[in-house]
Amino acid sequence: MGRPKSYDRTEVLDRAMRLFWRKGYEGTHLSELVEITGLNRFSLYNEFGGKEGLYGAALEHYVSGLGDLLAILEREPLGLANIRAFHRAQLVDEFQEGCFALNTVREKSVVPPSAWSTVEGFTRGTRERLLANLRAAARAGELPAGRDPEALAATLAAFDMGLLSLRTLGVSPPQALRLVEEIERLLE
Amino acid sequence: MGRPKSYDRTEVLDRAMRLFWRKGYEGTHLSELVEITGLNRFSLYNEFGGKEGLYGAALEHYVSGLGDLLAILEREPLGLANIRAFHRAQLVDEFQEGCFALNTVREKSVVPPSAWSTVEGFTRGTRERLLANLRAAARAGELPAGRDPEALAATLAAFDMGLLSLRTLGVSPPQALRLVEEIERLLE
DNA sequence: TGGATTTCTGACCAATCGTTTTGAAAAGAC
DNA sequence: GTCTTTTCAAAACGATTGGTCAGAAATCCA
Repeated sequence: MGRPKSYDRTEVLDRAMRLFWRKGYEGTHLSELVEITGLNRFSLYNEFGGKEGLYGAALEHYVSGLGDLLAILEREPLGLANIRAFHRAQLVDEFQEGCFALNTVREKSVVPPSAWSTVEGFTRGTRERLLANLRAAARAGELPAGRDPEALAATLAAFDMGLLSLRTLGVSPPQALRLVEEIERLLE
Repeated sequence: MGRPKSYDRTEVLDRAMRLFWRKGYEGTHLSELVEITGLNRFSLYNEFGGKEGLYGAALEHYVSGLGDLLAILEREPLGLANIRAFHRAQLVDEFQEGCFALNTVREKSVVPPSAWSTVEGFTRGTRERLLANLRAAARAGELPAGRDPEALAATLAAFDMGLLSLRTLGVSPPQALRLVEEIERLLE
């Protein structure tokens, strides 16, 4: 009962996410959020609890939106093919301006603490999935002997993070693919 | 003639740099800069031309402070030893909170344009130095046949950028060293 | 149709933002 | 010592910040 909401929560989160993604927490002003989401200040507070709450919700929306990407690392059978597919799936235009979660790392000392733990969970989850695929690859003999899956998983994760930064610096998807092919030599 | 300045420009830049480094451009407020540098608002404007000017100057101060690091890549003879030493020199505590230039990349749309070109120059310079060492290594037969120095240089640069992000996420120097050893398998 | 309930609109809030100004303080020049 | 020049300290600037609130508008239920 009562007056119905005139907005779609997911749509609002999506627009807010894109703005935070591009301009960061401090760099995004409430007036811009009001403008781009079409949501009035009152409802914004009612629904999300202010700028901090909206940032946290937008970040979780971002991370959950990467579910399809992470799902690649859970395809059976686990192994190197998953990792290769995962890398290539990151080369889409969507990440032209970097990664929202990584940007949050940069703003660590400014961002609401809950957002920080969202990022930690996301990065840990990604690394663990990479690791699971590497271990499966090692068991299957896909991986050269003597490789340490833990170090390898962290190394790949570091490369992925750096590649996202390079995208912001103007590296195109085809160029990025060449780097991906290069890093995959570690798996041969 | 006139009243002498009661501050040291380099000292002021150093303190401002550390604050911008940690909190970003938008996240750092003028009142904090005044407090931490000890410089009054008037002199801050007189010397640097405001917040934007101070950010640009602090970033250039940062980059020039990395001169010793980049000099490693210019040691004769050029080759893989330089690259290995360069990677290890990055594992110091100084980069516990990431890299100021890299943070500027993540704040691209908010940061003053002049700062942006400083970052581009720095990253290009680093990549070119890596490339020069890789080419020398290839000529000297240090590098396995069939490797593309250009792609390899960019790949190493991506890894370096990612590793700096991981440091912010709590990866310690010894852990980082293991990743460095792993990435160096690309050079074998 | 007339409450009850909820959202929306738009004005308003104190606080803070980056910036500017003003007058006193500190040095060299004469 | 006085003039000139420059910096310093602090108050004040308008604009904007994130956040709030009272009243109008829109829906459901009776």
